[in-house]
Amino acid sequence: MPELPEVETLRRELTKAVKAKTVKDFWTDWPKNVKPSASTVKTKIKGKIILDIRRRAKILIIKLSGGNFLLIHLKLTGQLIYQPKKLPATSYKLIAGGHPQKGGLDNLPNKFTHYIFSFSDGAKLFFNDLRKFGWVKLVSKLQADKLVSDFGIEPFTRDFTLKKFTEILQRYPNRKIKQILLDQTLISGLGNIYCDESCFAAKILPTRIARMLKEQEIKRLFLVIPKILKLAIDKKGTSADTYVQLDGSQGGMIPYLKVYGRQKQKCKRCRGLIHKIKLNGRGTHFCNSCQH
DNA sequence: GTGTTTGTTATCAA
DNA sequence: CTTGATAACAAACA
Repeated sequence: MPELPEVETLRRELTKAVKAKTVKDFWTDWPKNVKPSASTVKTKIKGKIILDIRRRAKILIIKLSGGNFLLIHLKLTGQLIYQPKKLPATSYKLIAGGHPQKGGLDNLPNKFTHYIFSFSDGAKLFFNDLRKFGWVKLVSKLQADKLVSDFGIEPFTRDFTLKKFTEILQRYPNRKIKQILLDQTLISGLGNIYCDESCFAAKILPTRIARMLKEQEIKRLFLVIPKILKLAIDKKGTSADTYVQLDGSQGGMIPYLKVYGRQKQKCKRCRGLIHKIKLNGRGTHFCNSCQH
């Protein structure tokens, strides 16, 4: 699922692909998740130039000429796939049955394509979403600024300090550590994969209560979070589910995952067994031999 | 037909 | 105010 590294990978690729391009049109067959409305978005982004693309937490913020911002959230199963130039008309037939994981440029749009942005040079950006939880929003600068301030600390900014990280844990002393890491209003960008991976790297069980963590453990966790996210960005993200890069290819992070999706396998660090449990309704992976 | 998968928000309970 | 539990959203897969 798209978390910080996946969204950041897409942001970088998207910047290279569409910055300075002019939006020609917008299409959707799922207007429910387009705000304020599909027709408003269509009308208001036509002819606008992509000035910049930023990211806040797991949201892409596309700055358009004219002062508005286009926000995209991929939620669980969203894909953004970019097609540089026009293919023969026959390639645009709606093709049913293609598994979204297969991605690819040659069979788009497919049955999971719910939004298409087209550009004046003929390029297209496909937003596919198997579960249809993802959304598109057009907002003013004021609304975009509010969104930015509503989220917690970004792990790659100066704001992410050991002091602030410690304060967060102290503010919610009775929460399990994973629950704090997952809370986007406290720390932004971590989802299920990188929470579990961060806890493993810090040798801390995700079930630990925040107030019980020792100073050294908090520090280990603090240091390991940006490290893991950086590695995941270097590898262009984790394609565990439907996530693919902007060109439709898979991310390369899976071989570097230590616990996520490795239940019943041997721990890469201590040869213990990786367990999977439910924690606050989430699948949670850990090694109970070397995480404490 | 059932359980599983998960980001986010809403709602209700203690 | 904190926390936990549950549902909702939607759809595929085993």
